[in-house]
Amino acid sequence: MTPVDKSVVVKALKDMSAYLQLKGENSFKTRAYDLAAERIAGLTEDLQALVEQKRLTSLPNIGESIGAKISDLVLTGKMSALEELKALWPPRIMELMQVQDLGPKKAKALFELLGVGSIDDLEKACNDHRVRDLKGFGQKTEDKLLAGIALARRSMGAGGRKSLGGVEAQANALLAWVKSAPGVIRASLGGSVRRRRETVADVDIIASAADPAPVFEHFGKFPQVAEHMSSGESKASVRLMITDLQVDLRVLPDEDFASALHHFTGSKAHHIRLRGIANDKGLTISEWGVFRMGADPAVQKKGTAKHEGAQEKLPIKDEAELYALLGMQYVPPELREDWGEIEASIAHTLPEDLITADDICGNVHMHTVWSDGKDTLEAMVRAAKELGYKYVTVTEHSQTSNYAGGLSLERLKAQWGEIEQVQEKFPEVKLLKGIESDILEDGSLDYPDSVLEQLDVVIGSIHQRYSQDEAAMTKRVLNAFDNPYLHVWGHPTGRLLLKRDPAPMRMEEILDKAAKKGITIEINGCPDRMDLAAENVRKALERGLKLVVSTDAHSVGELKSHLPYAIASARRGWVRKSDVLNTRDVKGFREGLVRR
DNA sequence: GCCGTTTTCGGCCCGACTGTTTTCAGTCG
Repeated sequence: MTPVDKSVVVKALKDMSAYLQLKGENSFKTRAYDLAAERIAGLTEDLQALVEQKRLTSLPNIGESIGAKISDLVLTGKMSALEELKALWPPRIMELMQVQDLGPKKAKALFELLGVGSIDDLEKACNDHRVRDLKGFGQKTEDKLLAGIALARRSMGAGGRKSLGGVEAQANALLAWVKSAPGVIRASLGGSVRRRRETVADVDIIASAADPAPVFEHFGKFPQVAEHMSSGESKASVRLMITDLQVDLRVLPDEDFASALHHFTGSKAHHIRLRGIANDKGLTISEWGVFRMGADPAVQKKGTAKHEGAQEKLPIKDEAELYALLGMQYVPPELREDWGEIEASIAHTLPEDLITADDICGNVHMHTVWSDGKDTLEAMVRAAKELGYKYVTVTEHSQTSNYAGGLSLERLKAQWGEIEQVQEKFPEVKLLKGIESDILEDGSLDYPDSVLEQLDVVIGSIHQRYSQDEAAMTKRVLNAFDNPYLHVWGHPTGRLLLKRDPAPMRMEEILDKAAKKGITIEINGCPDRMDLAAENVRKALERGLKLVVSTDAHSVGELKSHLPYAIASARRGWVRKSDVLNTRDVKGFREGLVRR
């Protein structure tokens, strides 16, 4: 039997949670499934082995009941409990939960009272005005649902998420706009953009000002606002034109800025853990700050932090103070996912020297007009010099990628001549002769060994035949690692965010071999790739693998603009400066590439 | 459903906003 992929288990547990919510189960029970899903998603061990050795329940948040359901799925290919739940509802019922402002309670009511079982049904019911007369619904709800349906249809297929690279320019423009509003003291992006997740659902901006009203007014006048979605005393939401991006703005007094920024940076999972820890210490955390609970136990559980006078508010200057109050080490935003950072922070073992863009000394992986780049080699090197790089690796496409201007053997050798000429013009920047060689269908590289051995840097990447199955793809990569001249595994999974899934492959097995052979792993900063993803970066680090943080620049502009995305994936994968070869000088970099 | 040197039962993070209500339920993050 083919092993059940981890992602299938995660999906099944999330579905369990969703169907139980629909059924009206209590929220703590449904949350247990969500927690279990997150636990499996973050698993670095082999799931199949855990099941076979009956060690599932040794994992936090996985007990007898959920453990049995996971085993059921892994061993039989289906989760009976989930199938039984699904059978109670129309097959497309879950579509309804994609609609904004429509959750499990309303979905259940719509089905039971009107027989609505899909978005199409819902649209018809709204247009027939059958929804507005239901108890708890009204005309406004009906209108909102119709708008939500239109939005859901536009964003389906990608789960409604957008790539970080696709929203960041607009997000930063709006942040600058907010900073220019009257009376704004501080302002920052929050949410998954600040955590540098590769895809985001919306953008959060947090600002401080003595009087929020003029800030909200200015916010609403941003030229690209298509729709005002909501506004209150401390929050307003708009939807932007073109991207349909939703942006939430919170404006608070400056004394509450740090706790609000922390709150709206998330993640939800990180915060839930943190608040549990706070409660154990007699503290409570909200966006309004950290509070010491009143001595009277009757007071402790009543009221909100904002309004309960019996609680003492503890001043928080910045996020580091918040963690310090809990006896914890500061957790950088990129790490706040409950992927182990809570435990490490309590033990004060979080890496202190997470990589930053300033640590990068050499640009790895770039293309020029010799293949499919937009700029000449000279222009690229001049730009690299201006960015302060000490070396660049010149890595065009190889001959099989003829669609991308891949270099024939003759053109490759001709290019060496130009590299020497440009090197003379820019003695400050060491040019390393390289190639981004296709890893062909059988795992061989795209030039004879006699050519590869003359190159300083050989990156091997997959560019075609993504349709191979897991076994073939895994073998292809493993075979490539046997080539003694391969240094770097480039954009390892070949994914394109929201467009193409990662190629199917047995990542653990591949990384094991990479470690044995001394292969370096690329973290590719092309914002459509961000490949390798953080969870696999951590697996690489666990095996002691070295990394390069690369731009895959196809133009002068991308030498600079792509680096932050590679850094984002690296930091989210807990990568330290010392793990990355291109933080070293050119000598150290080349020594690091040497194969074992 | 999970969890446990204050508990094997009784907790489980917290608040804003909206629309439908006349004190609150649902949704969202």
